[in-house]
Amino acid sequence: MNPIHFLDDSYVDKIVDIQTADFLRKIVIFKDLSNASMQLIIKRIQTLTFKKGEKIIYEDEKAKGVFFVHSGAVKLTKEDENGNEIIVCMKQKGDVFAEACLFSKTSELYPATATMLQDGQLFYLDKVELEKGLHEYPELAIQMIRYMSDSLREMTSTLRDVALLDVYAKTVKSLERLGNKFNTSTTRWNIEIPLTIQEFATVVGTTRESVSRVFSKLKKEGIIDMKSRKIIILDMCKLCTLMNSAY
Amino acid sequence: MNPIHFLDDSYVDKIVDIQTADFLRKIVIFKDLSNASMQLIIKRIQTLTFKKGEKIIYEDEKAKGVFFVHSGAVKLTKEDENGNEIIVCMKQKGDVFAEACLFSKTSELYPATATMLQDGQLFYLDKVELEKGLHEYPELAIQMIRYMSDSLREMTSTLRDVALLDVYAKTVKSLERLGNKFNTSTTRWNIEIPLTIQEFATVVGTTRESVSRVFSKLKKEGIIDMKSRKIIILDMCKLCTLMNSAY
DNA sequence: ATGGAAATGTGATGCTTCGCACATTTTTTT
DNA sequence: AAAAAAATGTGCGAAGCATCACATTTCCAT
Repeated sequence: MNPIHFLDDSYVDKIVDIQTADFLRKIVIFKDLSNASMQLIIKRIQTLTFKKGEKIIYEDEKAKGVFFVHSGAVKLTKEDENGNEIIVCMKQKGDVFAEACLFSKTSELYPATATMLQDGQLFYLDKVELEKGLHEYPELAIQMIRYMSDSLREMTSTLRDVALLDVYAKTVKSLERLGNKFNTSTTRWNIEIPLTIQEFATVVGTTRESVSRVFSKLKKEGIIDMKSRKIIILDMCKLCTLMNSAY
Repeated sequence: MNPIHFLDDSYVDKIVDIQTADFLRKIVIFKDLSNASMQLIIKRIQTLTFKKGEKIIYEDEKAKGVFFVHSGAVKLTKEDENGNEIIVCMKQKGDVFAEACLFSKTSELYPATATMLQDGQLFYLDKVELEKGLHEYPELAIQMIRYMSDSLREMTSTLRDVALLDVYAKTVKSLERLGNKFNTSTTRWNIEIPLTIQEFATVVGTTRESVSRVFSKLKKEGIIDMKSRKIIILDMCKLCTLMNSAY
């Protein structure tokens, strides 16, 4: 699975520029970009199609570029020396990842492994090209700073939860967080990406057995349910109550 | 402890501009800034003096500005509902903090509490002023992106360690990390900031008793020592060996 | 539609780590 | 320099969670 394959034309979907522009508008950091600036980025961007389970980049592999999620979902994971895995972050439509390799002097390597959680398309932009873009279009740099601010903020909260809470509380909190982030409608709070309990456990930083036990309880209380590998939050109110009380 | 006091002139040290410029060069993101750009930032920046233990900002307080560490050291902490604390990050000379509030649409609040670990001086810059600066000086925006990249990278590693490792491994790894970050010389690896075992435990995300037990072992083996609230790493090689072997 | 693979549920067991207690040491204050 | 406050070291018991085991269910490819 050589990362070089991105550069191979056979993997690149050729898409008309105008269409791509519309797609790019869905990426958070390009949203407000002027058309002129956009044109130059479009020229350099590649569209890549991935299947569920495919790996996009590997931790500690040399960082070549940055990715934007057009459709589907991606998990970013890190491993320790024993092969235990944790999901550091999950990305969906509009998100950017591998942005931590931009301008980095300390390390040229990707900090995490990226894997598709469901089929989807990504945009790929060479690191150097994006860096040029950031130099030339202040508006773009600002958007990137905004995006990174949010990422940092989110990650500090995750860190607190992982470090301080017990398995039950972490599970409930993760459910709430994912329910808010990955739902489609505003009235329902289902988690619209396929996530096995095994994977969910790596979000929480615990074992699948522990999560399974917590899920069993929550199912009994009618708070959540699972259908075809998707978690359904039946009662968000009750879920939040659990979190705030000392259960 | 009203944060408004930053705006009170009595707290502001008036420093000659030229002198400040020299100081600002020590802040990572200002390092390569042109003199012209620098002048405008200097006009807006305030110098604040703090004593060890003083709090600079509070988690969930309305975010007004960004801070730069000129001297001393700062810890950034978050709490859970039970009052348990974790040190999310530590900042020293040249670092920026509260940068996660820049351009943020999702939240206007500081994500963490900042406390001085030792006496020192900080620069304070109004959020809006810095945002203006980032718009006007692309070079500055680039530096900020670089800085945030590094922060993100560091934080994902921390998250992995906190989630996956046991107390012993986490302690050893934190020692190594802090030894690398907070030493002054290149030959010695002492941690040049006062850190009690109690505080160290909140870096690792565990209890002071657990850290105390690990430290006892490491002291017996002649790997570390403590002198007047500072951790001394006597044998960095041995420390790294511990980490890589399955101990 | 079906067989094989992957994921799940749940009990039993034991290891880690927490939390408490309290004696002791170190630091800070007056 | 003495007193007060804060931090530390360590034993012990309890709680929480990981690990193992294995039956069962669900999913996916053919």
